[in-house]
Amino acid sequence: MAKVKPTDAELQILEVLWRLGPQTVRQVNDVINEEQAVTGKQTGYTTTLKLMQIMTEKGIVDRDATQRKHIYEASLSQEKVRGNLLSAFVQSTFGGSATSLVMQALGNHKTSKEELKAIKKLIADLEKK
Amino acid sequence: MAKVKPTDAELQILEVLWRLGPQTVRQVNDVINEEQAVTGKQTGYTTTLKLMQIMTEKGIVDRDATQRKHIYEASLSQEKVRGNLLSAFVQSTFGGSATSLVMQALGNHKTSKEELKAIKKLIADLEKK
DNA sequence: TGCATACTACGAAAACATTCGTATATATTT
DNA sequence: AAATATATACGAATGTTTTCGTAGTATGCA
Repeated sequence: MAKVKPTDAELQILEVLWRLGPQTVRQVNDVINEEQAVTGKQTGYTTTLKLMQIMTEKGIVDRDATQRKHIYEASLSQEKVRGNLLSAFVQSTFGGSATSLVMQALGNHKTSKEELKAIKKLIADLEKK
Repeated sequence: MAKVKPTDAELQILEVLWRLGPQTVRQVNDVINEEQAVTGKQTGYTTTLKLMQIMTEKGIVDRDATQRKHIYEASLSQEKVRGNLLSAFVQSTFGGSATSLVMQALGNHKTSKEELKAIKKLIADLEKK
């Protein structure tokens, strides 16, 4: 399972599965439409179904099909997938320099004192070894 | 010029324009094929031309068409575009948390002492104000 | 039982991105 | 001046992702 790179729509579904655990298509679709209610965008049930079927083929999710309502579950951790996407993004947009990305991320977004503290702690840990 | 989100192929072209300054289609195409030589992939001239024409329509690049060989130039800074792409990425992949992204980026990729130092300096600056 | 409801499967349309062939025009070379 | 090389324009083929309609099947309830 080398390079898993879910598309945007797939990632949206994964987020739901990571947050709420194993779900049916109906549940996932409802959550997504709830989230999108603010923008007015809605996604049809069969659209979500189709995506989740594709994700099953790709091995991105696991499906329990013993019941009529199939239960889907993310097959990879959020950290793993985020890591894969991050690597690809660093490569394409920051020429492979994670440091450039970090610097710009810290510069652009306002980061709270607590968050900066957490980052500093992580850096201290990294420097230790 | 709110949300500029170049596609991968467009970004590749922008990288050339940022690095080498205003260029003709021919020059950009040559550079790209040079870069891709290692992987064996090559991109046809008219493909690059078409992309750059589309980018002109989108306002991503400016074109000087007074000469026969049109001269193209990025219309936005690398920082600006990177910032836009970064925002979208943080949103879609890290639920809007730039701190999560920074922590994972620092954790995943090995970062040199010098780089960590630069990041620490940036954090110190951020904390100052 | 029969009808409305809810589910999966799946082909295909729609939308978007990338690639290329061809027409046409302008320059360059011989 | 004619042949050759090199530009742009642009429609259309190809590829990928997202969306949806329809068919078939199971479930629940009047």
